[in-house]
Amino acid sequence: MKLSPGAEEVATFYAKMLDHEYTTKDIFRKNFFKDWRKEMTSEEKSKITELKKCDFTEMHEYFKAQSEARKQMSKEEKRKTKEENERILQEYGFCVMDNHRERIGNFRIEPPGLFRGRGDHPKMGKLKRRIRPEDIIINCSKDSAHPRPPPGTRWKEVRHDNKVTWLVSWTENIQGSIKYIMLNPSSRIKGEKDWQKYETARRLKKCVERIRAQYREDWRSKEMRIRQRAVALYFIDKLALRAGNEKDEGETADTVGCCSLRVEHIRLYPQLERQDFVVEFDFLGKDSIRYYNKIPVEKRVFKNLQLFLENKQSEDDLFDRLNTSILNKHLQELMDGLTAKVFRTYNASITLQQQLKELTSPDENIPEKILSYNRANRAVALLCNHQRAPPKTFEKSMQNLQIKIDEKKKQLSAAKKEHKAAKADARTLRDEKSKKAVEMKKKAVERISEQLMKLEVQATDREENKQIALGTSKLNYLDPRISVAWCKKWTVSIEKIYNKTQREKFAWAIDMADDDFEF
DNA sequence: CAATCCAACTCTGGGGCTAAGTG
DNA sequence: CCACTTAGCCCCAGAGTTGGATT
Repeated sequence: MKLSPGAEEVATFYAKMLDHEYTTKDIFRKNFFKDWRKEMTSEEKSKITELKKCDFTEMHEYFKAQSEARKQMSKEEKRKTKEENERILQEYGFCVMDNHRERIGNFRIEPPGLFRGRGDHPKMGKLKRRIRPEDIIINCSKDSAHPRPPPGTRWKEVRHDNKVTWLVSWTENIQGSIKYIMLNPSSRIKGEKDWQKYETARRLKKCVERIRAQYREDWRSKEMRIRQRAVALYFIDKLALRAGNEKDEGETADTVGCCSLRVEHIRLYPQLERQDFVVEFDFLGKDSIRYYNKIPVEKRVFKNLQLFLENKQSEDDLFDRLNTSILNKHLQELMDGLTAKVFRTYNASITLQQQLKELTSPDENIPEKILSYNRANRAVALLCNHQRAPPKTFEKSMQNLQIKIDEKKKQLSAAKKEHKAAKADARTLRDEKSKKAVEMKKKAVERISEQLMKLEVQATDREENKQIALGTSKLNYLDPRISVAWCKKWTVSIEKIYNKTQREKFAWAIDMADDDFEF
């Protein structure tokens, strides 16, 4: 069926996703179909009444062929597109802020498509509208030459607000929230903010014992709200839970953080696996990532939790007298700038520092040192519950690595044999030439066993990383100065720990930290 | 025959993207 | 409501590998 341009475009959004699990979900299909119909002409509307009768495979094949063709481009064509992308980056990817040319983070407007909410999102599949010049607010200095709207159109507004950092904003149509174009993490303004964040966490380090003593005291308060606040803070501190703001029901996936935990998210075991007072957590957190943990707690915490649960239904709030703004107000009084998320930053960074101290040993070689670093990083990722879906190719790539290891082992034993033979030769011949041969063979054995060791370390690292994402903590929670200091202390080059982008983001820390930096 | 080169292929790290949090 | 940080997924450039040709 030949579609009108509007309806056709929306259909292609769906056709492109045919391989994706989304298109099997009822909500996704229902939302898509409803929004698709809005784009149809009245003839189309009367003809196309059921999604399950629509066959998108031809469109799907078309796009597959397109991407195949892109892959088959000649070297020359690839070079051309690369050059063109670079030109676009140079023209639109930078701005001048306070006389410095700075890289912009996301300088491309989000294209239209079908909304891909995470988890059980009630709005998945809805049409995400195309953004037009009339939707765009430009924010720049009064005297700056800002980009002009395309001919015949105008911006929604051009304003000059120097109290905010964004350059462009627009309102998206799914949640009605505002989207921004801001600077790259390597920019001065982001770097300073980042530095500040870690300095706040370091100030918490100085008073965290006092705060802990305080909330432990508050577990015995005669006021319910204070007990709830104290138990929640204990969880945030001990388990690095997120604050847990309220969310509008029905508009978003049902996920929770600490303050929004419900009765159904915890179970209490006076005894479990020979431990006393165990709390079992099972809930969906940010991005609908499951948090599952069983931890023994102090008796007082346990008794309090029993009290909070009294006479409640499973869908009732665990902390009914608490929310994030109450908690943060309290924290603000304990320390200037203290909020719930500072605990996550603090606990992540201090854990990295401790783990690095514990795991790094002077007699490790460089690959082993890096394994130790990654293990320290992993401890943090575990604490913060940074998970990932095991890569689709995980099993295969593990197998490949194992094959390499086996081959290397064979190579090694062959090399060892040759070395032995050469030594025997040298004993009988006793000439310079055979002595040299022994040296050569010895070198070969050493080289191969080092290669083997590297492969084995790599396999361990990869296996341990199967379901854990290190990137999030590395980028957002770990004071980079800890890593820089560690590199300097053990003469590991910084490139082994941070790639190019990360080095740009953490330039401030690389400049600043010496080998004796203490978080 | 070893060394070197190079094209073609494979695989993965990193960057882009944008949703979903916090305050 | 607004501005900002935090988050996982996806894709593909480019690094690494292979294998055959050439030196």
